[in-house]
Amino acid sequence: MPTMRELVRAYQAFSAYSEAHIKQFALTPAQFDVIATLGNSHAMTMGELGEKTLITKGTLTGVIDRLIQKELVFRETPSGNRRSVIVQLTPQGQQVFETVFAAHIAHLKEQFEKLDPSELELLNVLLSRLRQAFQR
Amino acid sequence: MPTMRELVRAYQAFSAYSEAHIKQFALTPAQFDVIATLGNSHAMTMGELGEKTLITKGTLTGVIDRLIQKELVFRETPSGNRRSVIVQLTPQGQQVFETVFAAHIAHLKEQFEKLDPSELELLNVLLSRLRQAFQR
DNA sequence: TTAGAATAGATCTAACTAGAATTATTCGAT
DNA sequence: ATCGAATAATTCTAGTTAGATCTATTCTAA
Repeated sequence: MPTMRELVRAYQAFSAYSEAHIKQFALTPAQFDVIATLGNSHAMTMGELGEKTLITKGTLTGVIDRLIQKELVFRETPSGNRRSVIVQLTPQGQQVFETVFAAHIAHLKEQFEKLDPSELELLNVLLSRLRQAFQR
Repeated sequence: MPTMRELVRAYQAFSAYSEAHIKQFALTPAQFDVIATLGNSHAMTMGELGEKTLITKGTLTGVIDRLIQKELVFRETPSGNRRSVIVQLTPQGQQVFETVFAAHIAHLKEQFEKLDPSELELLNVLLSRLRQAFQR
């Protein structure tokens, strides 16, 4: 299965490249995901945030704890439902989002653009088909 | 970057599918990697095993510890060089390899074969090009 | 209206991860 | 021959991961 091997390698190369860049901003991939998700949409509950970032609830609690230590987000209990918790970016967190997010996308784009648009389009279609095969 | 998104999703779907299967044999992905590597080649040092499985030395020590608890591998200090450690499959480990490895490849192949050979070949080439972009 | 079910998050456990520091051994150059 | 560098593995630290269990709160049906 040479294609299987190549899928794994391509993903590993991509994520190594991505993580090395994120690390320069003193963020872990999980922490970056949270900042990017909150920055690109809005404050949300732990459950919502977990769904969007694919981080499970148990893990997310720890990730948020560490982001609070860094003063990039804060927790707030909504008055209507005391079970849930809203996570929000602090002004500092918002600023980190603005600095880091665009820079990171640009950094990734730089490499993707080494392939030409028709190749990327084709790759996109084939990957989507492969994903569908594995999602049943 | 829809292709980036699709790369991540395809890989996630693949590895979720793969991990669910491995788990049925009471092995973690890292443990399976070690068993598969030793079974497909030969007994080797921690360093060699780390290179082949892409598991860093520090992590590998713990993975091997747990495989020893399960009596699937054992450590041996070669007389020539007391710094290094040779890791080998036990007869039990060899048997697990023989049972699990072929079954797992077949399980993965089942899904890959939903795409036709020309698509897989094309996907292989495109992924390889993408990987090369990220490896510089 | 109140007991039990459902929900939301936190906590706990076992495992993996990278990377840095440490220990033991071997090699190499003087 | 020996001292310092290089090598091999382990240990340590901080973080992530999934999944199970626990706690608090809210909802719902009798």
